[in-house]
Amino acid sequence: MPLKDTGTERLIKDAAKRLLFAEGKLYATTQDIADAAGINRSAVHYYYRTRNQLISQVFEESMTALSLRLDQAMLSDHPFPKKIEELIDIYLAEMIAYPYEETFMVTEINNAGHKLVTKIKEGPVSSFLEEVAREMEAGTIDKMNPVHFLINLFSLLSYPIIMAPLYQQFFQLAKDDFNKIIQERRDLVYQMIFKTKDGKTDHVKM
Amino acid sequence: MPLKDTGTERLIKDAAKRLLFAEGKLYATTQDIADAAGINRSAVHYYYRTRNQLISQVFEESMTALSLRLDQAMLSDHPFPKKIEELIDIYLAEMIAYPYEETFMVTEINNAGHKLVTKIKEGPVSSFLEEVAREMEAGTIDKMNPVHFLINLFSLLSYPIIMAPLYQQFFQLAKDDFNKIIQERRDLVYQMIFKTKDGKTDHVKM
DNA sequence: TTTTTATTCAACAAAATTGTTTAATAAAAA
DNA sequence: TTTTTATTAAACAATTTTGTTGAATAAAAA
Repeated sequence: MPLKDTGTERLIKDAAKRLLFAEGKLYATTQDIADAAGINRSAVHYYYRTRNQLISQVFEESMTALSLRLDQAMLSDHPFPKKIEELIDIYLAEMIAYPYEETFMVTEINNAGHKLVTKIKEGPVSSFLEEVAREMEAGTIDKMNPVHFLINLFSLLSYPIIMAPLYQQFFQLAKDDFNKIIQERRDLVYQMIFKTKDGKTDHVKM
Repeated sequence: MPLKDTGTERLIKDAAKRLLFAEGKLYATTQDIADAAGINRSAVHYYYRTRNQLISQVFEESMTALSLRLDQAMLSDHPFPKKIEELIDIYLAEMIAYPYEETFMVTEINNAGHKLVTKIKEGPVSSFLEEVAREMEAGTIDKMNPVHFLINLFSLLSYPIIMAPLYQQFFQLAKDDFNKIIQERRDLVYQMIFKTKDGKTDHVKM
């Protein structure tokens, strides 16, 4: 524990996040992290003692932050379409900034066996699922298990960004062209989500 | 190079695949792989000399195989809905068997900087994109950039499987319940893909 | 200025991982 | 059975990574 937070502690954690979440360097060593933070490797150990503790903190912090952001969006009192719009924007911004955050989480769970149960609140998700169910009753969106609705939403937003290096090759697109595709998805996903079987799509256009 | 393929060579590669793609142990050491294959670590080196060569072969082989399977599905001469059905089944089976294959590919690209350009054939993808475009003209599916259509398809299928450990927690579901959700997606994704804005969904039901 | 706190430096020990080698043994083929 | 081939065992060197320590500086606070 440092006696005072002079910012270096954060610097280290942010550098780790950048390497892991933004650059996808999931094996980053303490040296890598120190370099990325522009500090001495000793400092990493000084502040976090072990690599494991640093990684764990990054893991927990991100999990909590992500959870919180989503909860916030899900609990806002805006009308449903607006709320979805917010959810999309929040999620998209996060994924573009940190495409490998979720990948990291999953691999950490698979490798280190982190527990994250405690970090997830019951409330927001289940109450949002109920709201989704009500919207389905109202006919705004197609009827299905609300869990599928949310999975669809996140899938359509996250996956292409995570797999960008793969699909860029797959579709033989230049980096810029692929980025343009990603940008287009904000509206496209919104449309898809609100496209009902009976053709009513008369909602607030984004 | 072994003088003869007695099966051990494959055994090693398969064990590596299992660890990397099925269990998500993306950092598996030569020892881990040897253990998983039930053989001596020396054998790993005997057959592949270095870890890197083994990993590279696994990478290339999977890339080629995946590419081939998809090409095959995309080039079949079945009618479009049937073709999509095949594509879904192929993709879903692959993802369920090897949820982390794509994750591995991407992290390898980000870390080792593998080139895979040469592995992807021009033909099948672009001709399939054209077919998708024709179907859009015909009104079977919604009009959009065909690239988006394919990205949507793969996103909806892959992402929930890749992120299962995360979303299982997120939705507070038991493993079995979540698996049931995944199974439901085969039909659900099919429906979504063929759900047009004007409400015509009168295709072959799966 | 003195004292405390933050950071670096250098050196090192301990582990873990990789890769090589040589001999031993087991299995298969001739 | 002899010979080749496949596999293991054991020991080792090289490398990388981790983690510790204590002294040296630098910066900030008192």
